[in-house]
Amino acid sequence: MDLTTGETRRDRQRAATVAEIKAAARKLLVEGGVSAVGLRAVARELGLSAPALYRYFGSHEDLISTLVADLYDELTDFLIALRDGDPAAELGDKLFLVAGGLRDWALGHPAEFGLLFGAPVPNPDADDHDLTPGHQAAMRFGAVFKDLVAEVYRQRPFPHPSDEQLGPELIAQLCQKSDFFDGMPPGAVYLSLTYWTRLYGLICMEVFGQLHWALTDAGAYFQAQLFEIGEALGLDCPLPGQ
Amino acid sequence: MDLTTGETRRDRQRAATVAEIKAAARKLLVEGGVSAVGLRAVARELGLSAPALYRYFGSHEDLISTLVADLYDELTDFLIALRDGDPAAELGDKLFLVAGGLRDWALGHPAEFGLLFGAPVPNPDADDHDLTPGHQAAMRFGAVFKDLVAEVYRQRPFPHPSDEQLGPELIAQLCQKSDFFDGMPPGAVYLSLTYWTRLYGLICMEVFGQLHWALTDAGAYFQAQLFEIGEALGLDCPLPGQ
DNA sequence: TCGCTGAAGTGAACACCGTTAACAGTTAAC
DNA sequence: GTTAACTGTTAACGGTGTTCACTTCAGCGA
Repeated sequence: MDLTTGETRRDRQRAATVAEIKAAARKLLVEGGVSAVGLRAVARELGLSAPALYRYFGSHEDLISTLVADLYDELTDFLIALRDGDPAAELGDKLFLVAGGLRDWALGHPAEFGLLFGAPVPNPDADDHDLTPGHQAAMRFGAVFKDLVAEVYRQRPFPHPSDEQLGPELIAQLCQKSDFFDGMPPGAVYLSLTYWTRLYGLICMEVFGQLHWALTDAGAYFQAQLFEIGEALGLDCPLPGQ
Repeated sequence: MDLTTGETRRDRQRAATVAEIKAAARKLLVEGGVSAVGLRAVARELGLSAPALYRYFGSHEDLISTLVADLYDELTDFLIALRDGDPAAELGDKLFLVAGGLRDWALGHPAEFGLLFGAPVPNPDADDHDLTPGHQAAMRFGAVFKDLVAEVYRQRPFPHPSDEQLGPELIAQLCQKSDFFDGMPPGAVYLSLTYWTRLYGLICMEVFGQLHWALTDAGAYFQAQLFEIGEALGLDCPLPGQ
């Protein structure tokens, strides 16, 4: 049965068990935060003993890492679906759509967002060119925004700071990333970076409750900030007051 | 001896021990991150049994919380000293000075910064009007920036978005905080919030290594961003290119 | 100065954690 | 059909935060 693929019955069961483990880990993550997803708790969730999980994951950190990678992929797919949902939409609108989508996902999945973007252990290891699946997934996620901004610039180059305004040191660093940004000039790379920096900081602060002291509902503030950023990218924006 | 205060010899020794515990906790925090500051490790550091610490702190979480409060106070004092260091300095320059000071402190004390500003457990408790020492210390910290911006505005009101630009919903929320911001109009409160949001996000991203993929040394980028923010606050800024 | 009180510190113990080792049963492969 | 690999078990080790019963001793009032 199913001789087309080389996978045996055991392989299928194994894949199913791995999926079950991931699902249980995620359930615990959602219910109790990162600290709640422990090896014994996951095992308990599917009626296994803790050491059994070592047949599927090398360690507890391994489990968390693949969970991180999966969540990045899920978030990326969600954003891509949002971007490609209406092929006729303006590129600028897509930038707003995806930014709002990231915020919505973060607010709807605070525990997952906290695992992905919460303080990731200040690791002072110098040569940390992580090629871990998690890192790769994170790059794929970041590329959604990078590609979008680059495409916006290609379609209608937005005005950007001059080299003199930014200073030689910063320009040198930005030039190094120019090819990564489809050959955009350093000033445009700077604005792209600003877009990402502000968006990221904004969402982190809201999700992590760092804005509660000032705003009861940060939605309107988020829209206004997005409007500002879009303006900097030369986009004609939707009215901030809804 | 020392009858002026009501403190007995035992009280003094107790206070000394508490200070010793805090110092050991901080040392472990700096050396090994948050996870390294455990009850047994702290006790070991000063030749004590782990249960002995319960004479001084109600729990492990208690220890961490007071450590957080202490660090907030230390950071706040550092920023205040920076602000009041040159009484003849321009208010705008102080804003840059304090912002840069926060970044310097964060880069110089990554472990402490991570403990203070790292993802603080998405706590969905509704009425979480925390009056814990840590929360109060955090407010005192935030007040440094708030007061500075408010003073800048009082001295030379900066142009700010109009009510129509921000929309009624956001304006309503900002008006609620108007008295907290020394009676500043909502548009000015909005700009103050922007200043804080961008600064915070920027520093967090740099310290937590979220900028490594784009910039080898985020210092120049930080200066450029600070320049932008200062421009929005109507300040004549130092040249970004040093 | 004596005696009491309460604080400080101890070791043993509990329940939990991640992890390893030795072992048993089932399944796939030759 | 035999063998090897895979999947699961229990027992155990060292680690954690925490509680409890117990000792010791400094400091205070009488």
